[in-house]
Amino acid sequence: MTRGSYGQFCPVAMASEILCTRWTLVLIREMIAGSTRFGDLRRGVPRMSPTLLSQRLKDLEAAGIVSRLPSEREQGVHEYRLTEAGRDLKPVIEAFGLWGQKWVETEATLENLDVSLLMWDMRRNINPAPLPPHRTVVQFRYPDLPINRQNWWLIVDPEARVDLCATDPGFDVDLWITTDLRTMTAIWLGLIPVGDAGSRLRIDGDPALARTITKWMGLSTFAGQRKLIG
Amino acid sequence: MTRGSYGQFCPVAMASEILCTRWTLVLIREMIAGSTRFGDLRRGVPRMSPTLLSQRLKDLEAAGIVSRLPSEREQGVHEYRLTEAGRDLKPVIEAFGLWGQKWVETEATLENLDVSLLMWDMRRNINPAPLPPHRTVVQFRYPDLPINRQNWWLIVDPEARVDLCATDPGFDVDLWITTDLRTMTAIWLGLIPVGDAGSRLRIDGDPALARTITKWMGLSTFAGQRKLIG
DNA sequence: CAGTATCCTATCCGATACTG
DNA sequence: CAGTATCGGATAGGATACTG
Repeated sequence: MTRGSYGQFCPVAMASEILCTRWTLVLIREMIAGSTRFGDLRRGVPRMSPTLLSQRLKDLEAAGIVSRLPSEREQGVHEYRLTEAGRDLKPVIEAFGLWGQKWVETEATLENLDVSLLMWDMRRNINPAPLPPHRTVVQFRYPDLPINRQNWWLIVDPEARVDLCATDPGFDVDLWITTDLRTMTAIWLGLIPVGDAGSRLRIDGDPALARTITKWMGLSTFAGQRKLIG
Repeated sequence: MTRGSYGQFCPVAMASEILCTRWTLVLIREMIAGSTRFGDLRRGVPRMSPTLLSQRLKDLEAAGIVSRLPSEREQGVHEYRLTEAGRDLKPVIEAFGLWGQKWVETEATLENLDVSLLMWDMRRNINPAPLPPHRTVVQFRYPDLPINRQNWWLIVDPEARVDLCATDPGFDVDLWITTDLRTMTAIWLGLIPVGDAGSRLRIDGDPALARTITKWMGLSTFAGQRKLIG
């Protein structure tokens, strides 16, 4: 019997059998964050191979955590949605996140920089409410990155839909944010307040947008749980 | 790169890297429940090989979750204690337990019967307060089990220390509880109230003890979170 | 885009025996 | 009792290519 059950009736052990396999909690986190399609899930969990992603989704479906439905809009495509049992995992994910934010070495965390993941996360947490009622375009510039990953555009359209582009969409830019990936990630995680980044973060463009940045640029759910770094 | 990091700065991913390996959460649950010595940990996680247990304890020490100290009482023996970071995992364990209790199939859970684990758990949760001020001995009898696992004695001494024996300690017995392992486990998990077990559970002996059984016989932390079974 | 199929190896882990 | 040493096998999962 290799790799069998823990053989314990304890609910912690039973839950661990289902949840504590590689990638599983990260995938569930991504679903709780709102991704429902295979491609979106891949984007949120890019280092997971498609084979394994497919496998895990099947496992989770068998466990009653995910349901797989044909998409209402597109042919031959499915959507993966959390069942009630899946949604009930939110406290589990939150407990992990809080603990991770509090106790995992900052340095270890900041070894995992990933601009695409970061921008994808930021896109999700933009708060359009404080923005003007017309289209707003914010360009992020990371001069320290390879050319094809340096520029990102966040676009909030008048209907408050948020879009992310890695290629110039051609719109006029309202605000430029120029920084390095490590600084931006640390800000996102709540390790550095935007205002404390000093010369590592430059903001140019519309002064009104710049002034309200902390209002519309949402940070990680777990920001603000831990002592700040210098 | 097989089995490397998730490559994500997300605190959930960082925490998962540390916690979501086989046996780890079950081991931590055992430590939170109070076990500190290698032997006690083995008893609480009996299907884990000593090699792997030793390995995991080292991993957890490296992660700052466990500290290994020479025992104050005994030579050449160590105690494994949770650090503050380790104690902070209690909410994580609780979230797992609550979810497991609510969503894992009862039948799956009850396939993992283990009398030694159950009695060890019960021992931990006996509440001596309502018991008389002299030694109390409760004998559990499981006629459905192999002969050498049928009988267990819980002994609460006048100083309120609780002891568990699998061989007759020779004391007069105050109360006999005769049942089958599945029923007793279901009761422990809160799936059946003691009073509803009917003929599957027989109590003999001191009527006062029998009457107050729900007062002194503690159940699983997670009992009472889920709909009962028939 | 949404997945599947195949292959292959690193690594994890279970079993067992052994030592201070 | 408290751990360590060794070994072999299973398997998970990474890489890559492919299909509707």
